[in-house]
Amino acid sequence: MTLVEPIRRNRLYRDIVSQIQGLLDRGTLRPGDQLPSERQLAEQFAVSRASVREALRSLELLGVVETRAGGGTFVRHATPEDLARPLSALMTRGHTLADVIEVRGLIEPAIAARAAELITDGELLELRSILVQQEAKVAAGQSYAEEDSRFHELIGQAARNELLTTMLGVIWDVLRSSRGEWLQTYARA
Amino acid sequence: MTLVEPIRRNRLYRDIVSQIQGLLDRGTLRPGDQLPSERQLAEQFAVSRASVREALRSLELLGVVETRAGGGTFVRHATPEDLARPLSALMTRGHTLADVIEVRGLIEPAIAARAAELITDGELLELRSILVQQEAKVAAGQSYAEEDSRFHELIGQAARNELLTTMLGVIWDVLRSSRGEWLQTYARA
DNA sequence: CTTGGTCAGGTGGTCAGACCACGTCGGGAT
DNA sequence: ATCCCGACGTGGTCTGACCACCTGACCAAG
Repeated sequence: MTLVEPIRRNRLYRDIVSQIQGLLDRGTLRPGDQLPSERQLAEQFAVSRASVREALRSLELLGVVETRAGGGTFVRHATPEDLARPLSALMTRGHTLADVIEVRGLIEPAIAARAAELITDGELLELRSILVQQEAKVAAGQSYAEEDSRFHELIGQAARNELLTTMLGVIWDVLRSSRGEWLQTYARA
Repeated sequence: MTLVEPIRRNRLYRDIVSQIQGLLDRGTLRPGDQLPSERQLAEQFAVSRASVREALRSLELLGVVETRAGGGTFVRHATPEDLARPLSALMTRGHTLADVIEVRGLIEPAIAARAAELITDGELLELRSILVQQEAKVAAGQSYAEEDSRFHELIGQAARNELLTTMLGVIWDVLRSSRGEWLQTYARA
């Protein structure tokens, strides 16, 4: 039961971060744009350059912004991979494999269902061609990993939900690497 | 095909971050411990205090460390929420709200189902008591936000899958904040 | 005209030293 | 024993400076 709110002293760099993020959400700043120089920002925000820099470090860590020495600071284009890294950290740290597998059991069928609904004729054709190639490789005793990943990628594309697809990709990564650990741990016994 | 790799110059604060994280992994620094003061760190690393501070900002954002003005900087006990924070920041960018909502539609019922299966009698009792309190507050015209969050928390606990629960929490965060933006953007029209 | 070199201006990266506001803790005063 | 208060250490911020680097304009040689 909290009677009072803990007084959060505004740390300056926090304010700056949210103001800049505001510009981003509002579309005033768009991916690829160059931000004003640190000195200009410092002047506009009426703070020291050190505070601006701490704010920029935060934005950089969040993947919002990219800074090139001697060049400037730029708004990054968001990529699915940005989301994947923290997600994988979330899954590998302190969570049972069973939990991860359960989530997979949730997402995998959902993606398949969405894909089945939304897939186009063109994608369907490509899917068939991948399967044919894969069969050929199997028959020839070759590795078919490439076709496999292309297959999954296409399914994900057909499902039209990048977030879902990214999450499933992360789950596969986690499970694959953990299988590797298992083998490494117990195989030589 | 890239013939050469772009040379990435080491930024000092990066080095400092990884060195401190190394101390953490090696167990030299444990949760609850107080780090040396910024001035001491600056001297030991032979860098300026500004660089140390940028490193500490990064560690703070990663949830590794907590700093209290006038008090000191301390190693935090890791919580699932730490890993979730960067996730929610990323999810708001580059993904349609519809995608996020679709994922929620997937996870929410799954958690409810698992909770219904696994909930204990004790938890069930507590759930009832929360509902009673909530009704009372509703009748009295008071805010019932606290009961609401406690309710969801308990459901998550009953589902016995922390990963699922954490992910749902992230999604709620995203949706809540985006709703706030919507209101802020269109309410005054 | 193209190529290559030079140079100045702007940018981030880092530093040193200073002041402030705020916790902490111990030593009185009560 | 209790309470108050002030010194001390801490993070928070500012200032101004120097460096390394990128960029673009300019110019000379091919």
